[in-house]
Amino acid sequence: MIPPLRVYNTLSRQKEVFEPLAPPHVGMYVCGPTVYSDVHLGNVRTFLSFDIIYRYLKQQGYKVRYVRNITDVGHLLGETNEGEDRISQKARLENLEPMEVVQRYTNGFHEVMQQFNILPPSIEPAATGHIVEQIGLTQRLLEQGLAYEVNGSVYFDVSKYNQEHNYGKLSGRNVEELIANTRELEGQEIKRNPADFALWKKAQPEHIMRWPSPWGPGFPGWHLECTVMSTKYLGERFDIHGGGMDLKFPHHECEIAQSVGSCGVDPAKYWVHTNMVTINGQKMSKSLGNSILPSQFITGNHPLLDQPYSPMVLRFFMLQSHYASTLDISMEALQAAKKGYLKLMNGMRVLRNLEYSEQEGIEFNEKGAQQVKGLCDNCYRSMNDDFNTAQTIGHLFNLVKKINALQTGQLSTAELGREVFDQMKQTFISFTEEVLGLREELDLRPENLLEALLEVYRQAKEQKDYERVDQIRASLRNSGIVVKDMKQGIDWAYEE
RNA sequence: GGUCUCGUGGCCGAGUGGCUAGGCAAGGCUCUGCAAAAGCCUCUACAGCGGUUCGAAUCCGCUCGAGACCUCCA
Repeated sequence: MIPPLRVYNTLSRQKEVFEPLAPPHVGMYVCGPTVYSDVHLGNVRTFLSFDIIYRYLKQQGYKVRYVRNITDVGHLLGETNEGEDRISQKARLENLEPMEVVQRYTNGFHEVMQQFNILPPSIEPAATGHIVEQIGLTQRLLEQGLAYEVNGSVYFDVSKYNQEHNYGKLSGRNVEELIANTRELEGQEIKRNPADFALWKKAQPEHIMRWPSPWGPGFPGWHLECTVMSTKYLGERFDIHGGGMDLKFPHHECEIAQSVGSCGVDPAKYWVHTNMVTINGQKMSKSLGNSILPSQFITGNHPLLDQPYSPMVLRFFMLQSHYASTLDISMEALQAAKKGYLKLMNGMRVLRNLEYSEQEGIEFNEKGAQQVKGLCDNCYRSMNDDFNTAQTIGHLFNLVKKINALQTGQLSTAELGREVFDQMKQTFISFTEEVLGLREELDLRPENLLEALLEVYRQAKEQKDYERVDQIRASLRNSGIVVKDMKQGIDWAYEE
């Protein structure tokens, strides 16, 4: 009835039926952030997209091991050989120990993930925790003759690799073209070929982050960590490897080359790439300086924002488009998303309180029941079609209409029948909360509610409605709160 | 310059060779002490030009436009 889950695989450039290598287990590796600065909304979208995949696979009964790394070394800045490591640079600029930089932004990243209700991965390994393995992999590639050492640095020999394998198959380019189109850059002479990439870099004397190695003190190249950590925790071959589109080349291409080169195995069966968040039609990126931070959305404190937007509104907003499409931010779209999100949450609240009941004179309506059942099935259908959250949300809204009609009595549960009613309730809640990860974020400050209640108390007192006064006191006492009715005014305190 | 993606109604955004996406906005109706909520209905589409087809927004070609990657970026 419902077609099987299909996933768009960048390798084949088409949707493929999802068949794990060793069901019910699924191994998924996602390239995490480089923790040298705050994550912006574009970063969040990627991790949100994989959060959805993770959640849906789990809902489908798979046992998922989800590995998402933290890049805390090796990510070079600039184009030249002498380019500085991002973490190092930040540490120097802020006068911090590199690991302080790493810790600060890792904490910040985790906080944002939590705000957006993005589940933590099963394993979150850091590059600096796997230096030994990275040196090991570099050695193996040297032994295979696929790498060469120059002056304390080790490079991957792309053209050598390409003699037997296909460097560029993921991102769809060929090595000759790559070489022909590479600009001449300062400091690249020591590489045999401009397309070669660093496995291990010699640390300059002033470089703070350094580890001993067979080639002298240095630090690992960026691409190495993902190969090492995915292999270590998921095996040489695993199911899904993901990341942002902008990592396709060179990062993921290099990963494939490292894996195939060292152990002869293509690391991932399915490559999944998420698209970019744009603002005014242009990619949001740290280097372009047009990024908006989650904290700025939440406070509304940014020149481009007209008002604050909460994490759940943003989560909903992002889920209203497909992960492989670019998503443009505009105030109109955000406001529409805000209302839509609230509509969905209202539906959820109504549904939670709905119970099935037979009613005199109301008959089962086969057609209506089938329609609701169809909407439920459609949720699975849409998610099975390459995790199409946008379409799923559309179906949920159709269900909201039914839910609201049930609440106002325009529709009766008896018309749906118990089976369909239960299915609707189960499906709606499961998809909204578990799969889409949307939750209410009602900010009912206890203080505000108490104030309102004490105001009623005040008025009751004035009107000498002592029955009501006692009632309010009693109900507050149930919550561990006593009313302090003093000459100076009315206040409350925790009951001691 | 090379490679690739995209161009859907007032806005956002799915989608498929023929069957209502959905949200927001606008208009109308029902319900309602008032108001709100809710339900129902309506409106404006598939960049342009050709081609394939019984039929294309969906496939192919060209044109125009936008973007991404090719160098760090999720």
